Amino acid sequence: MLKLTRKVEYALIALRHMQTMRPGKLTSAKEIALSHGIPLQLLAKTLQKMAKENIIEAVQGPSGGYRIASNLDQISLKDFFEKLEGPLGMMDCYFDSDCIQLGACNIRTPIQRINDNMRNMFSKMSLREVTQ
Amino acid sequence: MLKLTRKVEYALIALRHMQTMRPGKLTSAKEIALSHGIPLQLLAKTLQKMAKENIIEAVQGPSGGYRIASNLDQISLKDFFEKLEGPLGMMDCYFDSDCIQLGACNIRTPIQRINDNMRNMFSKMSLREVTQ
DNA sequence: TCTATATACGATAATATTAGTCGTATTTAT
DNA sequence: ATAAATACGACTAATATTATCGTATATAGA
Repeated sequence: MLKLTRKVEYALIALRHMQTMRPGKLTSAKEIALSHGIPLQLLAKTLQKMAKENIIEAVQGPSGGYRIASNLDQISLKDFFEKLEGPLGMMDCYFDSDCIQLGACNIRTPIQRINDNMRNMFSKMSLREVTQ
Repeated sequence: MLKLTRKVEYALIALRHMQTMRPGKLTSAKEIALSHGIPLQLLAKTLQKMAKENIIEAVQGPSGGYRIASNLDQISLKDFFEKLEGPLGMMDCYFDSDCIQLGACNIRTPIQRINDNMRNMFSKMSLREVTQ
């Protein structure tokens, strides 16, 4: 419950790895995968997602790779999570709403309170703050 | 990602239901299950767990049932989650520690920061605050 | 004391989610 | 050309969650 997924875990590992590089220098997925013992293909997908979301920049071809493309100060953890995994909510009520409960549901408000607090907290934490 | 489980969802529904009762009056698992269209057996287990954790009180036999047994002001959401589902953490690092990464892991600190913030936030929210 | 109705709980089945793999296409430095 | 890198859809495997089953125990009430 309330655990990060591997996708996010690998993304954080990759960002930390890239942060140790000389600014602007490229790092390949292979290099990160090998040095941290994580599955290349899966890491690659995560890197591609981050590239698509402009968190990092991808350069193709041999001697290509990835590098940090944005100011991590300006990306909140909430945005980061949502970019990687879609809306960050503790219950489905608000996203797909074919809930069986309909009128009988008495916890929409409680759930909303919890969600709001979660989102608020992760909005206030920046990606740099966490990865630095 | 970061979603509550049904166990917690059903627990909240049950607590809300009991809060509408006259104080001290018992409610059966069946009554709650029927009026909210949720699986009886699963709800029963959740109620049993809450009873074991002294959040609610169980009375056996026919005309038995459950009622709120504690001051919900004094139970934090963190305690509530952990009572129902064990330690509340976003990664396994700290609980089972047969992580493959060993020395290569570069995200223990980041994860810890995220966890600390989560735990801190849920420590500050009371169960009453959420269910009232 | 018998019966009906409630909680208690371990074991197992069904389902959903997450994690990981495979195959192939595309880009580009050498 | 070719080798090494990213890009990406489809598929499989593993794991976790959700739900059910079967049975035991407690007890109010006839």
